[in-house]
Amino acid sequence: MSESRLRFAPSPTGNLHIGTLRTALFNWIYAKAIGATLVLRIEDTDLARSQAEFETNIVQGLDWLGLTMDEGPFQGGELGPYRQTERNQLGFYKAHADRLLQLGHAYHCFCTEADLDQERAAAESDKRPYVYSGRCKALTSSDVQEKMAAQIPFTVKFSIPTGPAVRVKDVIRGDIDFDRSLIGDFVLVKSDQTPSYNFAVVVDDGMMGITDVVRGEDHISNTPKQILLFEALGYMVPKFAHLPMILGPDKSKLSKRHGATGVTEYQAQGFLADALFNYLVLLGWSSADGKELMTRDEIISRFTLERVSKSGAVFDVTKLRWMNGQYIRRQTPDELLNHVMPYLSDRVRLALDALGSDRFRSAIYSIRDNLDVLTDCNSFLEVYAMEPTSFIAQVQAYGFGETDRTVISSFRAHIVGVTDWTVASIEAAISTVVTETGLGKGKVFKPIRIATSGQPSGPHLAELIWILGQSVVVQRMAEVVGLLDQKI
RNA sequence: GGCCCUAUCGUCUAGCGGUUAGGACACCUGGUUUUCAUCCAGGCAACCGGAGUUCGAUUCUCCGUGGGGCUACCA
Repeated sequence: MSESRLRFAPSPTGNLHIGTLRTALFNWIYAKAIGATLVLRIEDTDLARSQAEFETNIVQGLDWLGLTMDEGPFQGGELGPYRQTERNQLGFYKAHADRLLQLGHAYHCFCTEADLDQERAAAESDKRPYVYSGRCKALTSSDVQEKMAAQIPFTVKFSIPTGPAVRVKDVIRGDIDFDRSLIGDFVLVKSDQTPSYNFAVVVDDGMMGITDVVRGEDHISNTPKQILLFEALGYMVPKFAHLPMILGPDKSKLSKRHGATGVTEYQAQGFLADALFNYLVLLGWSSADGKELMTRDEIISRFTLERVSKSGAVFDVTKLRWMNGQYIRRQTPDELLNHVMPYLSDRVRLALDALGSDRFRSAIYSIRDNLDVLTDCNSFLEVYAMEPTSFIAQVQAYGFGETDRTVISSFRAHIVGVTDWTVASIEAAISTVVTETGLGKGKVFKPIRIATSGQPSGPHLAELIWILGQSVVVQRMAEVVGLLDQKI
């Protein structure tokens, strides 16, 4: 039994994003791979930007992908609550801040934004790197009392202890050293008395017993600050693994301006959760045996952080679409039916309903090779939903020749007489037409396809005819023959 | 600007001193198929540059260059 504990800690300041989802995915897979407990923690300390609806969107997205959490705001757990605003109300951060204050690792800072801007500007004009001067550290306790009595807004800042470079031991990247003189005292508690990100993260990871932190590369430079805090607070420092970024086509960090980045959008476009899952794990990780199409279990059993790559990966929708098509083709008829159902237009849905449930399912299964995304289903299902008038128009638009006429009358004669309406007997009828007319297959199939479905391409012909149904086909053949007779 | 990460086909990647630098997507060609698609076969295509280390560097080191991230009382 492993004691490992991982966490996924999104902030509800926007809808679930592909990049965030990928972090969740890697945490989930790694947790499964090592038998760790996975915690969902909502980092909503940014009161201005956090919204409940975003939290809902995130949770639903995780749920869609099947990224189950072991502990979290909805599943509960011993070490909750799992929202930082709630934890703040319980005074967790205050208690930790007080402790640091007492230990002399933190101090009250009354600098205003203008003060800080001035320091920054001065540093810039001197061409030296900006770090907060730490001037408020010099304040005596009576100074502090005085200012607090005067209601001057303040923050609590962490006093960076002196010492050698801070070493981040990254599982993926190796050791990274940071010069602590460049870090500068930073805010622990904001003037509204809510914790800053770096503080809340450490308090929570410490309290929740997090042993492994797997997150995006954009957090590397936060890590030394957090390590110092873990140490000051007396918590065990977790292991760190920083995942490479997911990039847009222009290679910059994937963001809204790259178009569809919301997980909900991919769902709406008809991507399968399993396909997205599979595609995403391949962005920054590869299996040792080179296998790409893998089930979740296959991924979990092959997964190691050592095989995570270090450089950013461009999100390539084309390959995602291909992979989605692969997953679609592996579905059983019933699975495909269930997945396609929500994407059917009312018109197509109605037309298919008229076929009965058996042929409904077959109709959908018949177009599986054409689908990359589920939203494409309606256009391919159009053959089954053609209106009588547009059918006639299609037939008329096709210039039937003399041999076509022969083929159609022959086919009509055979199809009328079919007593057991099966794909096999339809195929037999078509072969009979081929031998009877002495024409090549191409000369036979094409006119039959047009005359039965009104379209030059579509599903396998006999299957298509079977799904259309004998009465419809017979009726259409009569219509087509009638049309051809008129022409002459 | 400072700090940090990073660098193999267009894209995702394998490689962990000696390989004809492999695979996947995309693309091109051919085959199968009644058509589109699927499927199968083949093809095109890459080690950022310069110094080192070494008998030998895609691989190790350093310096450039490119790309990215962070530099907030955002997370």
